[in-house]
Amino acid sequence: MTQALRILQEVFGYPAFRGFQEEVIEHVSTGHSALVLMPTGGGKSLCYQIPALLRTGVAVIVSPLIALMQDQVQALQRRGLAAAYLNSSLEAAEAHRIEHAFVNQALKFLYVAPERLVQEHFQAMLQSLHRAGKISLFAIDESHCIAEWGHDFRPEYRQLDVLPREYPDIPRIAVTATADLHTRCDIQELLGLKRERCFVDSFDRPNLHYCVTQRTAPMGQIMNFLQQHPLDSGGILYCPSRRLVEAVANRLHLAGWPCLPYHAGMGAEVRARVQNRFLQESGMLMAATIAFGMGVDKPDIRFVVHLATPRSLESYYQETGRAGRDGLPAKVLLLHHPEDLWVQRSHLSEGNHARSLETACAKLDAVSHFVDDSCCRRQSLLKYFGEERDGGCGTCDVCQPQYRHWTGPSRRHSAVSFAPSRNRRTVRRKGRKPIVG
DNA sequence: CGGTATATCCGTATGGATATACCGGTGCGATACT
Repeated sequence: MTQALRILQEVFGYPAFRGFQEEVIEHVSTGHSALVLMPTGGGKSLCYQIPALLRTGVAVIVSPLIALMQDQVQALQRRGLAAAYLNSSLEAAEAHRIEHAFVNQALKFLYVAPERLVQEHFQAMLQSLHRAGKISLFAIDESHCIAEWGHDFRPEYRQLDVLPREYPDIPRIAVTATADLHTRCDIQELLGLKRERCFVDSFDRPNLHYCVTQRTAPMGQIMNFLQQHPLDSGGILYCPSRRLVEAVANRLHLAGWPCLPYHAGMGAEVRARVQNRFLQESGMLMAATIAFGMGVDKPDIRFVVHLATPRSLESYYQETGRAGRDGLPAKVLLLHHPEDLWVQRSHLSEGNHARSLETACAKLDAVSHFVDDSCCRRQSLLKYFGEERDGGCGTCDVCQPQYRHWTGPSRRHSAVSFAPSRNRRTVRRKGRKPIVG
């Protein structure tokens, strides 16, 4: 029995490796770098956690969210492993204690955000550990953030090129569940992985049933969908703006559906409470912006509805991917409207670099093609991620036209306006309700 | 792909013409404050 397998069984409690986990672990443990694409729930974390245990020193894991760091560290600590995170949620004294443990090699795992990693103070600690030969590896979790966020939203992601530059001998492993060819290239370039191995699992989620349909009367369509599809454990409604999250949650609430709103304007405490309710209670609907989702691991979400066209097939894949993690059938519905795409396009030109602008446009074009195409949705989606497959899937609205009845017969008008909000300030000043009910 | 509010201009009281900005969503960490 290999040492990796023993760790898998004795420390993590799994009987056997899945997919190419073992191959990745072997590759990284022997000091090589890699990009790993594996669907959610495929056991990505083990691909760097086991090598970290097999190698000397401490593993530094770059993670995008404090909540993710907390989950992962908690899970490792429960298994008796020396894991910690450094971030702004810690009190000064606690942060000091962890820094001390880190530089004295009393940790096996340290989780940080990219913003922390590139700080001078943190780099100084890393350099001293590096000189002592005590960094086991760098793992970049959710590494698609390099491409998705690095160009405008969280620029420190672009500074992760410090890893191949300053620590070229330390293995780097970038993992993600979602990356199109362009994103992969971007990650590989920044992290110096161009000549390293790339492990790619299939992106197919066979238990997800797809339907794309025109948004004609959104609230009516949603209500029809809800009536036809018992909530069971829970469902997510992705809305394009905070305003619509509130509007949709209110409307559904008034109509007797247990629907919670979630967006980043809500304040940390409320958000945590709402998220916990959704995760723990059964039969809750969540109306949310894209703020909701990363790290949300509820296995039995039975459907994900998009009330507007997303800005890329990557986001769409990621957001719909939150349904049906238990492997049982789940439905994903996209209410598409051509206007959505030009709204997206009009938001682009501001402040983006030419190259990322071009990329963003290409991604929008791919979405546009996906919604208009008369090809099997699954085939179309998989093709976007570089997977060719023959024949229809049998579980999308193209293969099964009756899926279009998910939203029932269309009604004439919706009380919730989906037009982009223009000058909300003015609307408020005039005393008109921002939410039409 | 368009509509609204605000700023500026004119030139000296008032308001009309014209230009411009704005219109989406994600979080980290540091700082300034109660």
